[in-house]
Amino acid sequence: MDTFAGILTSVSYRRGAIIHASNTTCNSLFIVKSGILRSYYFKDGKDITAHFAMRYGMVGAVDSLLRQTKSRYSIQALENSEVLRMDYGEMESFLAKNPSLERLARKVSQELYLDLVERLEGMLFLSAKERYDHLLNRYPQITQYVGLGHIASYLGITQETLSRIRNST
Amino acid sequence: MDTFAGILTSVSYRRGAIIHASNTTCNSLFIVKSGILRSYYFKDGKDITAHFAMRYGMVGAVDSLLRQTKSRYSIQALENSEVLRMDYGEMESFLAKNPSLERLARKVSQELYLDLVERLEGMLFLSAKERYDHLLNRYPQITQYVGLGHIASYLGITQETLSRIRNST
DNA sequence: CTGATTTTTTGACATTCGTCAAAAGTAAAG
DNA sequence: CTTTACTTTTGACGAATGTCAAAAAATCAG
Repeated sequence: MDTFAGILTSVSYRRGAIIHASNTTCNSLFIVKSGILRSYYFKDGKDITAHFAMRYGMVGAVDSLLRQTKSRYSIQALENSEVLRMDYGEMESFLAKNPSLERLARKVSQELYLDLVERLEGMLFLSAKERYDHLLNRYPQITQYVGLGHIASYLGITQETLSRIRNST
Repeated sequence: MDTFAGILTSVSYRRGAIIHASNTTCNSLFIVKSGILRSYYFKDGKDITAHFAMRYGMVGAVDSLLRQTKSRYSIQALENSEVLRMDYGEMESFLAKNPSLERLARKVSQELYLDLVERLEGMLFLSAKERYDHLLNRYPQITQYVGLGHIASYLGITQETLSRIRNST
């Protein structure tokens, strides 16, 4: 964090604020200091949450960042949030000037990859309830801040199913 | 490929050969010149295919490579295959000597990430049949070389379901 | 507070896919 | 060939989750 301090900007967002709107290129990566952000997109008219980020978590419009295209994703603050913004272009030139940090950047990218592998395996082997329990385990307070619908779409189930899961304990 | 030629070794494997056995650390990354490899693991006693790699594709025991732990994954040749092996330790020191290549390595890692995002979305939104059609679309000849069971576990469905999907066109 | 809006819950029913068991088909070994 | 092992198909049934509709509960604005 300190190493990258020079290219990090502090920003505050209000609950509900749209930090990045889909269909535009997004050059920033966001690191959450406090609050909650989510990235989401629309699939057949439905709002699908792709990712949640809480304290020390990162979010970005991955497709746009990595391929420099317009993004399918939007990013939104679900609570009032303190966020560090890193411009991806600045990051690239910062890394170019400090090649020793490239290794770190790669390691981060690889860790994110392994996280995704885990999420994919969850989809392959776990029931809706088990996936929900895992999520609660990882983010115990998530239900206090995030609506049922957002959680359900993240887990790949309907709101109704999640409601039933929750009330059958 | 040429850039890394110095640390790539050509190897041949016979159909059915186990290239890497699970529960051991795997220091190699494999790039397929011809043939097919798969990585797989056991989940509740069932053989689950995690990944297929055909021409120019890569496989590795990702968990072991990236975290230097014993791997859950095994790697197997499904056909006689010509493979390039890259030792991960050599790769790391090669990159350390040629920091300008770190950027490339990071880009590769990021592309693999986006591939996984796509696969995850498949699990979230596509029916078993749609996932099968996507796979066929990407690897039209896969059915000629890979057994039904391996394909089914890769898609996250049972062999029986895949058999029905296939015979209902 | 109070009415309006949004979110969550509940119900009835449909669909997809899994499970278990057995039959049919294919490949491998003697 | 022919026997044996493995792979794929088929059938009957059940479980998990989706869909649509409406009721209940919570939240928000005035």
